[in-house]
Amino acid sequence: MTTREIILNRALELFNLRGIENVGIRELATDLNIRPGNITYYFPKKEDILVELGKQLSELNSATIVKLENPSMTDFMERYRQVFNNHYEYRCLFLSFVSQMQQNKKLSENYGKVEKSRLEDFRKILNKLVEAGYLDTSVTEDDIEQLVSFLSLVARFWISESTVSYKKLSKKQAINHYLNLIGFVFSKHATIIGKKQINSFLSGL
Amino acid sequence: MTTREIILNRALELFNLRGIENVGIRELATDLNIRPGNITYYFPKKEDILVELGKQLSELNSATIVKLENPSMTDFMERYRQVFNNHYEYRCLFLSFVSQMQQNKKLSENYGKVEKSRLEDFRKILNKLVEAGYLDTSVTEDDIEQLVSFLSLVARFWISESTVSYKKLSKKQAINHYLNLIGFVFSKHATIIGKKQINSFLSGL
DNA sequence: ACATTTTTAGGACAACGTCCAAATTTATTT
DNA sequence: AAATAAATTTGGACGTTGTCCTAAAAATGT
Repeated sequence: MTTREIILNRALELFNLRGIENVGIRELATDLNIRPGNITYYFPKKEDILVELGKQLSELNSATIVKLENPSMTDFMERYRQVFNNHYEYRCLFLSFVSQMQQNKKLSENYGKVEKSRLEDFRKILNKLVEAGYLDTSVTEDDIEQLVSFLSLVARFWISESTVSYKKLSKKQAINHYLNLIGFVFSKHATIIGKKQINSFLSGL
Repeated sequence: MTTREIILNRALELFNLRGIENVGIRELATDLNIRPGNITYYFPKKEDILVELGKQLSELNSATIVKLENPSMTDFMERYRQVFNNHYEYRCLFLSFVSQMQQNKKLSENYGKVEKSRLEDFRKILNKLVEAGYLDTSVTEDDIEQLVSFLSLVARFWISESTVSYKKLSKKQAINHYLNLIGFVFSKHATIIGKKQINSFLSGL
């Protein structure tokens, strides 16, 4: 492992553990038994570490969100379960979501691009779920926009809320909580078979 | 206006404008043409300013959320519109929600108490909406829990998301967006008359 | 008028992100 | 193998931050 990778790995660990703002370059350096200026050599600004971690998360999600030909309702839920797991591994980014997006221009740019295409993907998936008879045909384009809005809100902030309000919950419990919420909202727009898949997915958590 | 009040008012303005973390005690002092130590006299720690602002928001919300005997679906939506307006006036708190809750013990305590009773209120309101025939009788206690979960997620993070993703939207537009989302979710659990009220409320925005 | 309390001022401290020049190690070329 | 070049590491510096502390000033009460 290169020095650069060592720094990135340990930074992610410490950031997840104690928050990005609460872990200084000096502390990270001490922890790694190197000098602060050495970190600065690989990452001139602290921001640059987070840009890299953001890319890692993005790639991780790209790897899990493989495009399916004929997605089922189960596939859809399972996909979100995996995305949530990925998010958790990089939870420090979400816990400082707003401040990072405001301060870190590059991270913000990267996230903006990825998220845009990601939402587009989910829009398509939802349309396919309608075509395939998992979501009601009464679901309009406008409804799909609302569902996508809902999904993006949950995806962005579930970690923040669970950290603040559901501290006692384990990772799995927290993820299940928000999967249940998604299932709850979606089942109201699902067909009978769609509802069945949601319920069996949720009860299998 | 006392020095203390002057500090609080201007602090809220600057915090809303540029973010809590980006406005230092020295800058606030310079802006007010007083000395930093003077602010420290009234608020020994920066945190203490935010504790006070948190109380102000809490009182503002308590004033707008008057308990209704027979709430209609319209009342419910109107209530949220007002809460969102209040939130916007204190948006700095929500934009630094997680970090404040983690660092600011007192603010966290206060928020915890208020939010707990607030959620309890909304639980009761939803039950009343069922009784009064605005929400389906098929709505179970479990459904109400999910709806409350949904509401609290939106309430906590709508400002964060709109700041990051919907920068161009005006205050009113942003609020309308999330009211629409709430209406969208709730209309699926509403009776015919409930749906009517939601739709007429949303179209009147 | 004096004495006491409240308020203001201004300088100090450690920690932070960042920067830079020198020293050291590693790689490349002769 | 020696000399040169490049990459890496070091250690100290700068300005800014929140916080703290002591003394001066103003306001208040007796």
